[in-house]
This record gives sequence, structure tokens and C-alpha cells, in this order.
Amino acid sequence: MGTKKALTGIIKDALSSCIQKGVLSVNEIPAVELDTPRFQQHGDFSCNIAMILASKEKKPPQFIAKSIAENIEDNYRILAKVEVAGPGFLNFFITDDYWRNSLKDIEELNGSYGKGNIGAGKEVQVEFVSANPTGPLHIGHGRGAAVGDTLANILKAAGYNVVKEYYINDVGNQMETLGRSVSLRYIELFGREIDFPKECYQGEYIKDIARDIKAKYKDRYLDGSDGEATSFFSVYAADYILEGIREDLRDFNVEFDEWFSEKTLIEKDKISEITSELEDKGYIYQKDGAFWFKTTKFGDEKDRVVIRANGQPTYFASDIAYHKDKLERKFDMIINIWGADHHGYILRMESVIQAFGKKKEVLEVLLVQLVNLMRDGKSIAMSTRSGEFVALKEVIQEVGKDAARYFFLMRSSDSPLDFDLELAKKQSNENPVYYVQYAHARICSILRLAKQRELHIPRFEEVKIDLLNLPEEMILIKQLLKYPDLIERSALSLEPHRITGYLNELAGDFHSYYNKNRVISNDSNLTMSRLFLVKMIRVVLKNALRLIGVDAPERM
RNA sequence: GCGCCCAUAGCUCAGAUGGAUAGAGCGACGGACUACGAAUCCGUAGGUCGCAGGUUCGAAUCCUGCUGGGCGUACCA
Repeated sequence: MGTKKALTGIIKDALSSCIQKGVLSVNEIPAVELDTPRFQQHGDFSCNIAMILASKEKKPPQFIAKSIAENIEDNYRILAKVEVAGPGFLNFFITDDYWRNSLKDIEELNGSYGKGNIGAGKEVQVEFVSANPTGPLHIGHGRGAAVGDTLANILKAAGYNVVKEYYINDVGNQMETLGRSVSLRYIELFGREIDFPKECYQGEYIKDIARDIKAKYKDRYLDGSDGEATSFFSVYAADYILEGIREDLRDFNVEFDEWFSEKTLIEKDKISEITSELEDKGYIYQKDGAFWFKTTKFGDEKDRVVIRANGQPTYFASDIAYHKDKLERKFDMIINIWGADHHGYILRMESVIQAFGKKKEVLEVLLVQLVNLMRDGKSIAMSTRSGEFVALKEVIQEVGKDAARYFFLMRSSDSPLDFDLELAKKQSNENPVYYVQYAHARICSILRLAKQRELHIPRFEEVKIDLLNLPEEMILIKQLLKYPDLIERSALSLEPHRITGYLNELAGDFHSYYNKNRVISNDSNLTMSRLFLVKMIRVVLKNALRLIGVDAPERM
């Protein structure tokens, strides 16, 4: 059992005895929240329950805190002392023995240390990246990929069943534009003059695709009828680009469980099925020759078009069908990770969810603010069409997969991110990811040396654990034991960036310890204890790094 | 105009659902390798948490207004 959980139970019991004895008069025990204080002198955990009860009880908080403290029964012997402090905090000090003995849990669980069950097997879908197959992934997609993939990993570790999904927009105007772009470049390859319109995709990759087609099919598509050719070109190009996207994602350590094609929705005629269903329910009506969805019913400022007057469905129509499909797959929670420029669609999608009779809370949209890509301090506009973008692939090659992933996860996703390529390249040796990886490599190095000297790497039972009694060692041990709680909190708040913050702290605690103390010394008992501690640090570093998809190298 | 997000050290950002004395990294300055990896460590300097009110035992955190920035506000995708 976790320390926090055990302590919460103890406090609840104390509250009940207070109520029984008539010291407190509330009939219900309020939720007990435990905080980790910033300062050591405030103990390992602090509880503000007395101050919350004070107004209800009309008694001074210090009095209530004192009463609770007096009624505490420490059956598990985990408490060194309890103090009433400040305006009425209850400060709890856990015994060093209890902390040290908890290291055994880390050893036993090893690779699965940190996993919890707060998710209770709930089905969750995380949809992310979902870039249109009209061009390679750029750096902005990279941020979404890192955030989505890590969030999925965290949710899995917290006991959810997670499906990672990529939605492919493989129909619509942009597909035609793509086909036309490639077809023009193809024609150009045969030496003919072309007029390449502005709205076509300008990137170099379009020419690559055209060359690929020429190599394979020679001039077969040179003089076909326009419609036929365009359709061939767009399908070919989309497949080609999508294959590249899959590769880039694999290189970025991101694997999807499902690739969901918009085209399949069209082929199964899902859109007319869904619109007529919603029309029956009264959420869709006809006006000016178009079909409108009554999003105003859910707080939108105006209704939105689903089917245009020309009979063409809008992008919104596909999204309705897609989300209906998600609902039919019975997920308890649907998480969409979107670029912040899509925030206007949140309300719209929530309307859809509610129109299908579900609570809007089923859908969670996590907005990832845009990446402001810079080169030498100057912003680079990111548009697939202008062709002036930096591919994710290029970034991975320049700064490495690990640095890129870590960088994207270092700050909360709701603040915009400046990513200066020159800076990232220049500072790659000072990148924070190396700080963490170095801690791991250092531990591996210590363990290698120990083996070289034919020292036994001990198990918990073989160690005199109370030799770990330095303040730095206690800090490290407590930090390690916080890890499961961290995963739980990151999962509940959908905040993957907390993992990098934790890793940085843990690595810092270790580096500091390392510089001050020797692990391998002449004192063989002490050496054993410290080797064990260091091995446990490695377990946690490795687990947390795996969570964010960054390698834990044994040498650097 | 309306909506969403943001404003914390010179720069880039944390800040655990309202807690006690504000935290890192980079940059600046000064130190530490005859012992496990110096990609490290130790120390110093740096703050009216955008401004003004409000809520309460207690606010960087919640509410209102203002200022300044990003994004959105299509029968585009």
C-alpha cells in the first residue's frame, strides 16, 4: 500500500473517533487531501482538514487539528511524529524505516513499478497527429505526436485501456489539389510548359512523387482524361505521403493502434446515414439549400453547415460521422489532441456528442499550442502549401529523436513553444535530456565497475538498509517513492509534461548525491546498501524515460 | 465586435486543483577532478508573480474590470 493511502486511512479513522467522542459534530467525514509541503520542517505530508472544518464547526482550526492529532492511532507504525503548525496544519513525519523499507516495492515491481489502477480498465481513445496526407509531417505535428504518444503511455500505466488512433483525411478538396499538383509536375517532367497555380502544393516532395510515378509508369498518365488522371495522381500521392508519415512517426518512436480512413466513412455512406438520423432527432434542418446543424442549441453563436447547397458535405460532416463511430466503439473517454488553431471546433464537437445522447465530458480535447519555428531568431511561417516548412524528419536528424521528444514534453502543452533550429543544434550537448540520460548512464557505469571488482549487486534482503541514513539518501528515497503518485496525477490531469519535470528533479538529486558521496568504498556493507539504492534509482529513471519514449542509454 | 489560450528572475519556463518563506534551466560572476564518467557538482547575484479591485483564516493560483500578446471567428480543409 502506498504511504499516502495508508496515511489518509489513519486520518479518517482519527476523524471518526473525534466524531464518536463528540469533539467534532459533522455527520460526514469530508475528503482528506494530503499535500507535499515545500519545506522539510513541515514534514512529509501536510493536511489542511482542520482549517476546512473550522468554519463548519465554529471552532478554532488549531483546536480541531490538535484533537485529530490526539486521536491518531498508528497501527502500521509509519509515523515518527505529528505536529500541529501554523494556522492549523497537521504535519506528518513518516519514519525513515518506513521509507527505506518501501524500496522493496520498487525492486519487486521493477519494470512495472509506477503502474496503478486509477483507470480501472476504462476504455480510452487518444486521437492525435491526424495530419492531412498532403505533405510530410512538420515540427508542429511533432509536438502533437510527442504529447499524444506520451499521454497514451501514461494512461496505460495508470490502468486505462488505451487505443492510439490516427485519422486520415483522405477525401475532399485538398486531395484534388494534391492530385493536380502532382499531375502538373509529372507533365513538366516530360519537358512541357506548365502553369503551376499558387494554390497547388509548392513543396519539393511533390516533384519527388512525380518522378516516382514517371519511373514506374513512364508516360502512361500523360494524356489521359483529366478527371481520371487526377484521381490516380491524388490516390497515389496520398499513399506515398502517408507511407512517409508512418516512417517519420516510427523514427519518432510513435506507433498507432488504428489508422482510420475518412474515405471508409464516405464509402459506407455514413454521412447520409448520420445526417438523416440527426434530422429525425431534430438537430439538422434545411435552409438556403444547405443542411445545418443546430449547434446554437448547445451554446454556439450560429448554426453550422453540414451539407452545402451544392450537395457536397463539409469537413464538419465527416467529423460528425467519425465521432459517431468513436461513440459506437464504446469508449469511456475520447481524447482528441488538436492544434490550438482548432479550438473553435471544440464546442461544435461537444454539440455532436450531446446530440447523440452522451455527456459532453466523454470528449476531452487537449489543445496543444502552436510551435513557433525559428531559425536564427527569425520566425518561419509554417504552411504546407508555401513549401517553406521544416520537416519533422529533418529535426529528428539534426537534434535527435530523444532531444526532440524531451523538448516537446518539457512545458505544458497550453503554452506556445519557441523552437529555434539553430539553437537546438548548437545546444544539443547541453540539452536537458542529456542531464537525465547521463544520470542513467552514470549508474550503469557504477554497476559495471562493481561487477568488474567482483562485487555482488545485492537484493533488498541482503542489504543493511538503515545504513542509508544521509539526508541526501532520504531525499532520493522519497523522490523514488513519489513516482506512482506522479503517474496518477499526470493521468488525471492529462499533463504529460510533469514526467520531464520529475525526471529532471530525480536526476538532479542523484547527480548531487553522486558528487558528494562514493557509492563504492572500502566499507563493504555501506557499498552494498548504496549499490542497491542506485540500482533502484536506475529502475525509476528507466521506467519514466520509457513513458516519454526516450532511450535510457547505458553509455553515452 | 465576440470567443479560447497566455502574461512569474535578463531569456525560456515550472509552480501538485487555494496553503506556510517564490522554483529550475540558460545567461553572468566565483569555486570543485592524484578515487565510481566534470555531458556533473557547490556557491553568489537576480522578483511589486502584467495593472486595479474583490472573495477568506490564507491568492501566482478563484471572480470582475483593464492593459499587452497568440489563435480563432467560412456553404476552406
